[in-house]
Amino acid sequence: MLRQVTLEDVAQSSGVSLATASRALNGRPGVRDDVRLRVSEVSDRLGFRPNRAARNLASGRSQVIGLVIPSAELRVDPYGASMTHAVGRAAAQRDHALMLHLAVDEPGDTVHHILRDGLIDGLLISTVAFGHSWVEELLDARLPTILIGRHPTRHGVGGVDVENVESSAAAVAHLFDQGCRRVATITGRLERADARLRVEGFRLAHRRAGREVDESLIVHGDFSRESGSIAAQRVIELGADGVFAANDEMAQGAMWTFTGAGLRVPHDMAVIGFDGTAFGEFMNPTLSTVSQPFDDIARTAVDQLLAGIAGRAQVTQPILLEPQLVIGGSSLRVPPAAP
Amino acid sequence: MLRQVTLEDVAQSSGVSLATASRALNGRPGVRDDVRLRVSEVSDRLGFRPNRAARNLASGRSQVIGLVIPSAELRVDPYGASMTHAVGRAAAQRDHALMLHLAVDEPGDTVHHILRDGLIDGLLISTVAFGHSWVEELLDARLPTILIGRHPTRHGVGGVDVENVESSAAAVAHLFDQGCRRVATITGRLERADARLRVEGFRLAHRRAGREVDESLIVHGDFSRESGSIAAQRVIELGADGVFAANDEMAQGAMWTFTGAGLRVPHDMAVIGFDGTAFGEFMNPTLSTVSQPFDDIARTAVDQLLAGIAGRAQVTQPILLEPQLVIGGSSLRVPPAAP
DNA sequence: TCGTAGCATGGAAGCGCTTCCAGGGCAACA
DNA sequence: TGTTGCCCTGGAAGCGCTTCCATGCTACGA
Repeated sequence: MLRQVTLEDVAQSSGVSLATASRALNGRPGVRDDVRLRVSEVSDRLGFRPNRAARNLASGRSQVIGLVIPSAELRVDPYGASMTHAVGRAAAQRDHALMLHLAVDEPGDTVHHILRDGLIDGLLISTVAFGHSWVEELLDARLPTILIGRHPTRHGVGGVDVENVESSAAAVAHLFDQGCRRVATITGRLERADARLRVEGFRLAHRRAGREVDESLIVHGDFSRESGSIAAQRVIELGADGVFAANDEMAQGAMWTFTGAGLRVPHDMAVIGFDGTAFGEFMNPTLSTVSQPFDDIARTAVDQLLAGIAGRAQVTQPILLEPQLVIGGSSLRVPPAAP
Repeated sequence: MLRQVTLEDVAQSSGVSLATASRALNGRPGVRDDVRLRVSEVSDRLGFRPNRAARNLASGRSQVIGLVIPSAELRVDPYGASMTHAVGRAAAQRDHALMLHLAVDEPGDTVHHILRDGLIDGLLISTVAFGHSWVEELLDARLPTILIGRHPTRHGVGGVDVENVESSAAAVAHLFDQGCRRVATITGRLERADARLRVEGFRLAHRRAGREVDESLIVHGDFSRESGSIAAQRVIELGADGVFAANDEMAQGAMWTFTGAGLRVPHDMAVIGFDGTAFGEFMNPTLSTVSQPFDDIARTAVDQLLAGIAGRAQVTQPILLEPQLVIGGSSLRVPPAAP
């Protein structure tokens, strides 16, 4: 361990008391500027590193936040990885460390671990975890919590989410713009709020365009690539010429099926996904998608959580952030007009 | 917070001292069995949850281990996600929490964060991080550390790795068995030891089969899907009819290119990858691969690390684990003989 | 000149746990 | 019965930090 210099060393070398040294280094008021400067110089010179455990014990704060994410999701869905990445960075920027809680499906155990350690100041729970029973237990615990994504039933818990309806509608409208006459959608697991809202956007786009929604064009998937691939078969049978998938994974699975069936993307079948995970960029053609602002979401969520931890007012309505329509080759039939 | 019951409460309710209660609950010797039982019952009844910060401060142990993984990798490469998942589970099984350190490319900062907090007992560093300068700094810090994957230059640091040479050779031999006459390989970044070892396996298989290695068939990639896709073009030009990619990502990128070029996989071009990340299963045809034993690797690494933390002897040679050849449709030309 | 407010500072009490050390009780032995 | 030694137990000292509270000092107005 690199730990040897304590606050006491700093205090002695600076010729001040422990209390003053602590105040000086933590930016608390009531320390003369020259003293503060001196202490901070000595601290740097000695290479002082406060011991988090001690600070935690004394102050009741650990400067660590937890992220709950089902481990299976982390492994197979790039959404989880992207979000973890973004949250990690956002936390680091706020000088907080990130503790990862891979929610395994052993209810008592997980919650037990998370709460027991008393090591985290607050918790972020990812949308993909909703539906698991232990989420309820966590929400009942008196620990500052922010949801990433919307919980289907719990209201009044602070959260951050992406705007789903309008952005989905924009994606579908884009397919209309590209000349699609019959657009299908592949949904996610409808227990999840985001999946439902994206279907709503699909309907909205039709209404706005004055088109009838053919209910049979709403094909059910479960967010997995495999389900997208299977659903795509049905989309072909239905004679659609464009499809909006509720996430990129399913879009990719669908494209696979389309290509395998000899359809040309985008000419025979235009495809657009949702999420904007990095994978779409490496596809051929590149995948059009509704790109989530992962960094914004993570930063907002972390800030909200820190506010809650500090006891400051916390919104209870989910904060909605705007995703961005990213057009790739999978949906672009009409070349953009030359300037 | 759910924290209210302290060890003192437990001690009082059990009619023993703090010291005895602590010993009883921690399984330390020198406590009569009936006392130990009583204390543990009271503890359960009261719902006692030890405060980790206090324990950490008093004992110098936090029961938290860190995992360093470049955040970019976590986002784009399923290997990182798979490993994170496996390590998280392994740590949980050993009653340790996992702190995620997303190594950003700001050297001082990252190291600073990791060491400063004094919150972790030890560190696992993922192979994908090698090559970053701060890895050196970390290795110089006196913190128990285990490498996952082999470091190209540092020896004497404990580590766990997959056996690369023989398993790669087996993969290439499998392609020979399937009737491939001209097998290429797409390499990873050769700064990384695993990339080099996999090439070595490629050569070994040729030697064993009594075949000459055509050096031009060693095509360079960088582990990314994109590079695999580009390299595949070259593989086609070289007239190969089989290819061993150093990871699944590149294999996938390559298959994309092959399919796009009208080649049938596996008949015109047999493909096998390395890693066994979950993605291959959803591919069509499913991807043959050398599957890493993620769970074994993680468990071994965690155990090694805990041994090091406890001051017990630690191996300094990397422990090698055997991967498993998983044959999918991307390389299987000859149907297995009927029983 | 004195009184007082206000700021800077230091002393000291914890935060909840582990662990060293001393002591008491008991069994086994002389 | 006295002694030795072992086992179990409790007291108490920290681990390194934050923070309450008291104190001393300066500067200002009366």
